This record gives sequence, structure tokens and C-alpha cells, in this order.
Amino acid sequence: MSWRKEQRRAERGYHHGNLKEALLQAALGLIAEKGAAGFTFADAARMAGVSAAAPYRHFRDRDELLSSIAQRGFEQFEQRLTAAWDDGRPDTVTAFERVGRAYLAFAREEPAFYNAMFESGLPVDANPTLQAASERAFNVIRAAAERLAALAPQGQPRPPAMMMALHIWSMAHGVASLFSRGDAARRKLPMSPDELLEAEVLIYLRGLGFPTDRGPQGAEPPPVPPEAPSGSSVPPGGPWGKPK
Amino acid sequence: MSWRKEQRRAERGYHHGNLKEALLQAALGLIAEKGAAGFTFADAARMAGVSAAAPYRHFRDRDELLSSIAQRGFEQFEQRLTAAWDDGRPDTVTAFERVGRAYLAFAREEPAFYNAMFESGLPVDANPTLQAASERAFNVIRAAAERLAALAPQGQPRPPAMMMALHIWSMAHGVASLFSRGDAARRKLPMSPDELLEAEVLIYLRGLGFPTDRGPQGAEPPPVPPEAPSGSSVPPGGPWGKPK
DNA sequence: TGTACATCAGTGAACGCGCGTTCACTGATGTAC
DNA sequence: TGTACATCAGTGAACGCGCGTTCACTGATGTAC
Repeated sequence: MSWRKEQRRAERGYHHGNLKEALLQAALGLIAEKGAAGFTFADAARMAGVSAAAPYRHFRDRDELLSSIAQRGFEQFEQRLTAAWDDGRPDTVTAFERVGRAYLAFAREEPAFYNAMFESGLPVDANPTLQAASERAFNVIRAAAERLAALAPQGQPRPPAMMMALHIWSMAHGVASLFSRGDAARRKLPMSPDELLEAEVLIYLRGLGFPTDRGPQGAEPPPVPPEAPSGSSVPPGGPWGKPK
Repeated sequence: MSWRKEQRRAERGYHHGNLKEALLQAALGLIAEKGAAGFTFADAARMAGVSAAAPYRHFRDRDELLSSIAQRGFEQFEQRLTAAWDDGRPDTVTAFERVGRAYLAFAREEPAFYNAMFESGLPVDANPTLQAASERAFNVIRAAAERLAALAPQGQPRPPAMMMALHIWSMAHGVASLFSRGDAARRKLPMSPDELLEAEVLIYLRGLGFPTDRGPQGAEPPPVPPEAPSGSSVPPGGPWGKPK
């Protein structure tokens, strides 16, 4: 046994005390550094200062550890999105944009979770527990889209909330995965990923006919802005929003 | 040596004839099946029916093979996007949508290329040749966006083409990466990925003020739709003013 | 409070495996004359 | 057209390495009495 390991064991005693948690943390660090593909069970044990056999007391195999991380990731993701949505306060559009920013922030600040959840190749839909957790997170976006859809200008068909949610999800994921990732595969960008996504979502919402300039504090904007007669084939408010 | 290998060699003779190409094809198959992370140099040699040492005559190492695949992928991608764009015929919006569909089709039909290009963790920006190829492909989208931007209704500022291109790219990548991938990590979707992306792009273009119902066959739509008067009460400058 | 004992969470040695890589080699091919 | 020879593109054996996994074991902890 190496001196260092001897040392670490002397400090913590024979029993680790919280090895399961330590392994999860170690794996998170490794995934953030090298991607889910590059992370090994043995490496996680090493980082936790424990023999290669020890992890088997807590996880059946490498895949179970990876799933645990994805699971936890979806839960934290859901929490952050829920907090950002804040039940649509102060108004639906503002809250909706905040959800978009929260999405990106999560991808940026928790690259390991994001990787395990969306880029590890883990077949999420094949694991019921994982799928449920993933769905709960997505449902935050869907519920927000639902509320937004209910604001559709009078006389116009409401956009399907499910479709809106999928659109927003794909935008956020696309930006996160190309430009906001934590590793060397991140593409350079002439602006911040947040700005890119925010503009994208706003233009999209405008394309659906939603007024994207905020109404009076705390109040929903009027359903049909005066300058855009309903039935118009062009979104109300013209193609541009506020001045820079 | 196994009987099968003996057999294969008997058929093809001592020299393979086109091993480099065979290795690239083998790697493509393996990546499509197991992802770029799961593909090994030895496996590729095995599939090509050749000893594990043979590949070293053609590639310095596994990474060089992977880069070659990404390189070739970007080239084919560029070709397909260029063909889809068809120099903006019959009209800019129609051609633009066709580019979006071509993007998705590529991701779906060439999962191995797509994976190597965008999901393998290969640091594209760190390899000049690769970066150049990647940029050439992206430039097809950018040039198309440029043409589209030039159609902006009179009296209103043109949307920055670069930003539009990045938006379209992130939408297409998001949909491809979540819903249109070739492996088990594909998410289920209540519609086709093509439909999802097409709707997304159309709504987005509307949000920019482009008329998305086509004009007369082969003609560009009028620059200023009558129902969107310039001098609208919503000032220009775009939704990408700073977030609060 | 002390002791005996069950249970738990680690150890470290061992194993098989496949990968990447190197090496001297050899069979096939192309070419100069 | 034949032959000698250089070059090329493979072979197969060998090596070290790290991983995943199993196993009998052992030290620490908790608990019944």
C-alpha cells in the first residue's frame, strides 16, 4: 500500500463512513473532467482513497453508479427549473425566460450531471426510475409552456403546449451541448450562450404571437397588442423587440 | 490464426488492397453501433479482417482515425447542406427550410459521422484542419442566413446573420441530438423529428418578421408585408438587448 | 458497565481480459535494366 | 521477356497496462444480556 493511502486511512480509520457519497462525488469530478465515457469504476475508488473492491459494497457495477448520478442530476435539474419558474411570477413570459437561463446555467455549472443525463449514452427510456425522473424535469418546462399557451392572443389557435415545450427543450439542449459544455469540445462563440439562447427563445415566442416586451409589473400583458390585428400572418409588434 | 481469418486472407491475398478505406468503414460501423467512446482500434482491425498491428501502417493512432472520420463527415455534411440550399432556389425561405431538413437527415442517416463530429468529445477547435472543415460546413448555413437577413422588411434593422445561423444550428443540433440519434439514447417523441424541427424553424422565422407562407412559385415574397407597418410601436433592436 | 457476538464495510491478492503498441519478420508488388 | 532488387503492406508474437470482478479475510461497530 502506498504511503499516501496509508496516511489517508490513518486519518479516516478502517471504515470510510460515507463511501457511497464519496464515490458519487468522485465520479462527478471524473465525468466533468473526462466525460462519462472516460470514467472508470476503479478510478472512482482510487479518488475516494479506497481499494478497487470497495465500491461493490454500494453499487452493483459501473452502470448503476452512472445511473445514480443521472437520477440525482434529473432531480436537481427539476428543482432548479421549478425554482426558476416560480409558478410564473411576476409574469409568464419573464418566468419562462428565467427557466431557459436556468437550463443553461445547469448545463454550465453541472457539466458532469448534464453529461450523465444527456450525453452518456445511458438509455434513459429503458430505465423506469430514470425515465420518471427525466419526465418530472421535463414536465416543469411543459407546465410552463401550458401556461404560456393559455395566453395565446384571442382569435388565434393556441399553440400545442407539448410542442412548445419540446421546441424550448431542443433549443436549450442545442446551445448547451454545442456552446456551454464544460469540456474541450465546447465550440467558440462570439457571444455568451445565455444571450444566444435568450434571443432565440424570444424570437421564437414572438413567432407564436406572444408579446415579448413585459407588461406592467406583476400583471400579464394584454392578450392582443393594439398594433397587431389578430389574424395577421405576421407576429404582432413587428419583427424586432426593444432597442439595444 | 482462426479458420475464418485464414479464409478471408485466402480470398483477398496477403495484401488487403484498400485497408485504409476498410478501416474507416469498419470504424463507422462500430461508432454507429456503440458510439465513438466504445470504438477501439483493435476492433476496427478485427472487422477489417486484419491483424491488430496493421492499422498502424495507415493511422498514427486511434485519435487520428477518429479525426479522419470527423473530417470526412464535415465534408459530406457540407456537400449535403450545399445541395439542399441550392443557392436559394426557388425562394429563400423554401430553400432555408430544406437546409434544416437536410441537417436532420444527415444526423439520422449518418449517426456515426454525426457522433464523431459533434459528440465524440474530439476538440474540433484544437485541430486546424478539422476546424476549417467544420467552418466550411457551418458557412453554408451562415450564407443562407445572410441571404435571408437581406430580405428583412424595409426600414427595420437586419437581424445579424451570424446569430440567425447559430440559432438554426442549435435548433437542428438539439433536435438531432435528443430525438434523431441512431442509438439507444434516443428520446421518444410524439411526432417526427423533422416535423418538430420544421415547425420550430418556421415559428422562429416568423418571430423575425419573415413571411413564412410562400409567395408565388419561384418569386421572393414582398420585402414588407402590408400588415406589419414600419414604425411599429415596438422599437427595433431585437430581443437580444441585455437581460434584466 | 462489561462482555460476547453478529453484522457490516472495508482490504489486498488474484484472475482473466482486451487494448495499445512495438518489433523483427515476410510475402507481394513494382520497376530498372 | 526475364531477373534482381527495393519498397511496401501486411503478420504474429510479445510486452506492459489498467480494468472489472471475485474471494477469503479482518477490523470496527452496534447490540443483547
